[in-house]
Amino acid sequence: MTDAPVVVARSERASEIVATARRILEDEGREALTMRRLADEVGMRAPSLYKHFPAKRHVEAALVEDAFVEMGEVLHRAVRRPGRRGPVAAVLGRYRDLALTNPHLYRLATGPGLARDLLAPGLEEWAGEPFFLATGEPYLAQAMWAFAHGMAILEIEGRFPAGSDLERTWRSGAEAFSRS
Amino acid sequence: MTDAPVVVARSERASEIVATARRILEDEGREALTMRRLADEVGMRAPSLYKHFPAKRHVEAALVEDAFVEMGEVLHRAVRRPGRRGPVAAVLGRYRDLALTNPHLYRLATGPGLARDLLAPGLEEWAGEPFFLATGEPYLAQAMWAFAHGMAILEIEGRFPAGSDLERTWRSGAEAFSRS
DNA sequence: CTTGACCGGCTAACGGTGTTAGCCTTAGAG
DNA sequence: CTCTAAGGCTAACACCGTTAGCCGGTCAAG
Repeated sequence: MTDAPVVVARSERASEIVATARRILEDEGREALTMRRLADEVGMRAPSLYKHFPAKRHVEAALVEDAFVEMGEVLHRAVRRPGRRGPVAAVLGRYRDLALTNPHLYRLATGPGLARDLLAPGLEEWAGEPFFLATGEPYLAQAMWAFAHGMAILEIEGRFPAGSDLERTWRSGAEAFSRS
Repeated sequence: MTDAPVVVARSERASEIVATARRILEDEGREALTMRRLADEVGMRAPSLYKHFPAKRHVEAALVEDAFVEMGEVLHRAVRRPGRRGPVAAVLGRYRDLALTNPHLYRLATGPGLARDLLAPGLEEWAGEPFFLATGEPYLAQAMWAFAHGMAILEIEGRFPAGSDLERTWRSGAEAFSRS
């Protein structure tokens, strides 16, 4: 397992801001995360936030960096100790858990409007590496990644018909990518 | 093939507004589509738009309705005349074309913040029906849909490493879902 | 022919957003 | 002791979706 790319350190106050932002995001979603609201929760006025982050995009990028680090750690662990269902099922299972546990964070990390150029270089690739390790083949790995992301986002957005047995759909996909 | 669900008719002026909105969206993306900008392009002031649509969400919903109708038509045609690569590959190929041809519209139609309750009932399901027709099995169909959406959105957002042979990745997924 | 209603435009304005300019206090280094 | 930088603050800007209220034209009913 490659090491996680280095994420730039944050000052104490900056960490506090990021932690608060994460709480707001996870509790109430992306639209609730405004600079004024965030400042309020931290105990300052909105313009003062700019003493710590040059723009809102940078706060969001910090949140997403944390998300990718956590995701990378979990997935790398899953592929290292896959259990008896095999590495593909293990990675997919963990991926789903992560997305559904923090749906707003997942959406932020994968959705549009994110300034990906602000992320630590190589971070996203490192977090996705377990897909390659699980399949051992780059094209199938990318396809499997797309499947996982598609399932996660469709499930989060509630776009599957009510009553769908998504557990089984995930299994169906896992089999399709295991056999290939 | 089931018939496409009925989409409510639009007045002449409303059609003009929707057409203009679509042009702005496709040319410059979702953020460029503001009520003031849209009104300007149509030749009126922003508040006058509300004589034709009760809110911006309704304009977006109209755009997305059109998108789903077009997508449904294309995909149903693909599954009816699949060609020699088989129905799965045919549907996936068309799906990709549609998404990449109008990426901003695709994002709007599948992204967050869309008021899905404003869409013609059954429209989205009808547009997705070809996935079921291609696989003949509901779980695999959902998995294949997730794969297609994941690929499309990751490709649009530019999240695959530069130089990826995505053609081959699509094929890899099509094979995985054809053999099952 | 007149009257009244509605349709569809307009201006002004409200509360919200991210963000900037500029001021001021405080802590710590030289 | 003085200077500087850090980190707060208020006021304000431009833009956003949206609402209130006015007004001219069209057209049907009396």
